[in-house]
Amino acid sequence: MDFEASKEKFIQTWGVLGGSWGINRTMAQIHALLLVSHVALSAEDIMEQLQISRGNANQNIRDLIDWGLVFREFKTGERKEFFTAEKDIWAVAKQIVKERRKREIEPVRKILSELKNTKTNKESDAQKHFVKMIGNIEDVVGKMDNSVEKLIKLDESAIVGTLFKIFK
Amino acid sequence: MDFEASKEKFIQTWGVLGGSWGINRTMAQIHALLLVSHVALSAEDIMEQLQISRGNANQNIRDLIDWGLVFREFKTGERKEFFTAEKDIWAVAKQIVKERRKREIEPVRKILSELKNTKTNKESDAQKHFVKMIGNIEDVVGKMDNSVEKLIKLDESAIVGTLFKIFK
DNA sequence: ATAATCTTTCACTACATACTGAAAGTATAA
DNA sequence: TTATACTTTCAGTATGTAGTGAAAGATTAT
Repeated sequence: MDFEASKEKFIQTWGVLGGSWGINRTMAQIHALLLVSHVALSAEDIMEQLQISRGNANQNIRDLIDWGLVFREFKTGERKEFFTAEKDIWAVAKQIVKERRKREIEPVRKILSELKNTKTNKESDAQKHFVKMIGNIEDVVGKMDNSVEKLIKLDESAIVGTLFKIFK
Repeated sequence: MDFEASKEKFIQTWGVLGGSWGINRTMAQIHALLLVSHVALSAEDIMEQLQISRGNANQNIRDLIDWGLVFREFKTGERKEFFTAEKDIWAVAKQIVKERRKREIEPVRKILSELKNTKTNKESDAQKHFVKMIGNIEDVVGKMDNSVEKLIKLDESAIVGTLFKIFK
């Protein structure tokens, strides 16, 4: 496989993976393109290389910036913006986990905690079971969430060290 | 909030969460309904309680069985099938991770490894950068995948113990 | 055999989400 | 201040995924 074909394949693969990780396909493709590019690219460059519209490029670049995965750059003498990707893959993974925790886990924990206030009939098997299940789920989700919270606070070398220690 | 309202809310919440975890909404709702039900339910029960069609119920129940999250049950004297959910939440989490690893991570690792065979021009900065990036990504993805693999081999008490040890 | 009960399939439809491109908005240069 | 270079917005459109319901398939009872 030659360079161009490999690059193309990588972009497509990263796109598919992103799709199943809460990052949409185009967003992940732009990120992939920037990851393997050794220089910053403009919106035009991205539109051309990925064959996407201006609106699409603009929206997804801004989403990537929101997620903390892409940064704006300016070149002296150039009017337009250029973009580069976060290239530390651990940082990328951490960032994604962090965002998803905020967007998904936190609201669920909030609701689970509300559900504990359900007025129940202590005589009903169905209701006793419900209360027990909600308790279990809250407990497990809470433990996972706490671990994740601590994990994303570690820096790269600490993550690798921690994973190594646990799973040696 | 009364019992019925709480149950409804839990099903909806679990459905939304599932949607962002590679499990579709209805699938997650059926799972939620079975989780909080203290008795096994039939397809009819599920259709009625979630207000969904027969085809939809059937398809998603079978997907849940494929994922190892729901089990078939038979009652003597009853012709139809009944269904129960895996109620150990750690087992549920492990099962989801296991499936997604198989469906998503493995194919990506395969492609990354292929991409290392890219014929490159050693003079080109762009190509040198590409090779380095692919190497980094493969390395990080590999380390994460290995950790995940080991995690899903642990049983419940070991998972809790491990998480506790790491993140105390 | 055939009737009754239940499960599975599948062509069609509905719905949510992503993408387009032209127009409006903004900032710098002449 | 007008022109130029760029960025953002948004209404309309396309696309993919999920859901429907009727019909076909299977299994057990009569």
